Amino acid sequence: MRADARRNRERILDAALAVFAARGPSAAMEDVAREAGLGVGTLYRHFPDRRALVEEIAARSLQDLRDELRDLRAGGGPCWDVLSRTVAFCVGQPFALIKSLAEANAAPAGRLALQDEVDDLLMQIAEQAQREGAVRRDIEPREVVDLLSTVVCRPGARTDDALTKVVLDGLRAPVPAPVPEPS
Amino acid sequence: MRADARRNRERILDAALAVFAARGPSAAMEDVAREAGLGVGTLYRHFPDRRALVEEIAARSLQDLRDELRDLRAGGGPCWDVLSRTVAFCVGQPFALIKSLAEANAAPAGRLALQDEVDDLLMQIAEQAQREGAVRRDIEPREVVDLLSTVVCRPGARTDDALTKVVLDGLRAPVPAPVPEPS
DNA sequence: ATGAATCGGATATTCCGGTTCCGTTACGGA
DNA sequence: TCCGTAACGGAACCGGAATATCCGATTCAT
Repeated sequence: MRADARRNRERILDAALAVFAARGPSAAMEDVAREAGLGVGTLYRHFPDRRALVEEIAARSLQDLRDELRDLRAGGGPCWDVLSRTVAFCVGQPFALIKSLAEANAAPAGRLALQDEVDDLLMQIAEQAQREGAVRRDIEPREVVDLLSTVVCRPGARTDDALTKVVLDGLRAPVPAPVPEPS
Repeated sequence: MRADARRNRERILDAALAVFAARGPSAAMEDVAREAGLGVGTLYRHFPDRRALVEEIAARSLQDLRDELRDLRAGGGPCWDVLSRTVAFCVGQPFALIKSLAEANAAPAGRLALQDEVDDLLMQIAEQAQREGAVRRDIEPREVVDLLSTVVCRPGARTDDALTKVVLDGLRAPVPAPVPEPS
């Protein structure tokens, strides 16, 4: 494979990640090409069709995520920190993409396995945080995961934005502060 | 106007609300017609084009919302209750629709005015809740509104689901509970 | 320098939903 | 009951948007 071809393949992948993350997995191929500074022809040389491109990106992202979650769990530390670092890592990842892919039609078996693996890891992290009292126990672990995924998949989510902060605080508070009387 | 025609007009509006809320404002007209148990022809008899239909729904929903918010504010009561009742009312309203409409192209002046009015009311409710100490003050009123609108616009949002609960608790907690040590 | 690999982007093609049209149905006043 | 007319249904038509192709132009590597 020629050097420029390899370079362009990477560029396409980067551009597609950005564009799909920003505009959803059905963004126009031409937009991806423009973002990469290439022609559509080049794009189709490297990936036979849109599905192939999306699939490659999804697989990469899931692998990154799986590896990161494994490390976080293996690293130990206070389970609350594991949870908030998980959130920090996930925010900004193109999950909305992966999620909408999951809903869409047939994914190859390899990716499904990855998705299950990631889901398991998240559930384990949530369960442990609850077991150790860092997260309130009046909601299901499944709900904790779903809720965090909602927070994290928002377009434009940031680690330090209001919703992220408020949700993390709400999760951590086993007994909410009493409602003060109007002053 | 014949009786069956009036009835069908209502059916279309109901169906469109349901379908647009579920699948976004670009759902197929044919789906709307099917949901209403009518043919597309009938649909076009009542509304000249999709825009007219969407516009009618948006205007109705916004009016309902504006009226409800006015009542809530006028009713007085502890401001926390006003806030949580606001959320309760808003959950399940087809806001995702209105919001995506707002982003989309040209709305008639009348609707824009309504949107501003609703936004003002929400801001007032948020500000008062903060002023009276029911909601933490370390985030901007604007952020409170945005955050609640995120919660409330989710597809499938419910008053008693995990995210709603957690966010309300997180908003109410001026000082989050300390992180417990692992047990 | 040469030719094989790669690129670019105009264009044919496909897809999908909006809108129209007109034959059929059924309401409601006489 | 009967008729005129408003209203309905949905097949067919239309247009735009996005996909994928194709081939002349360009660039790399020997």
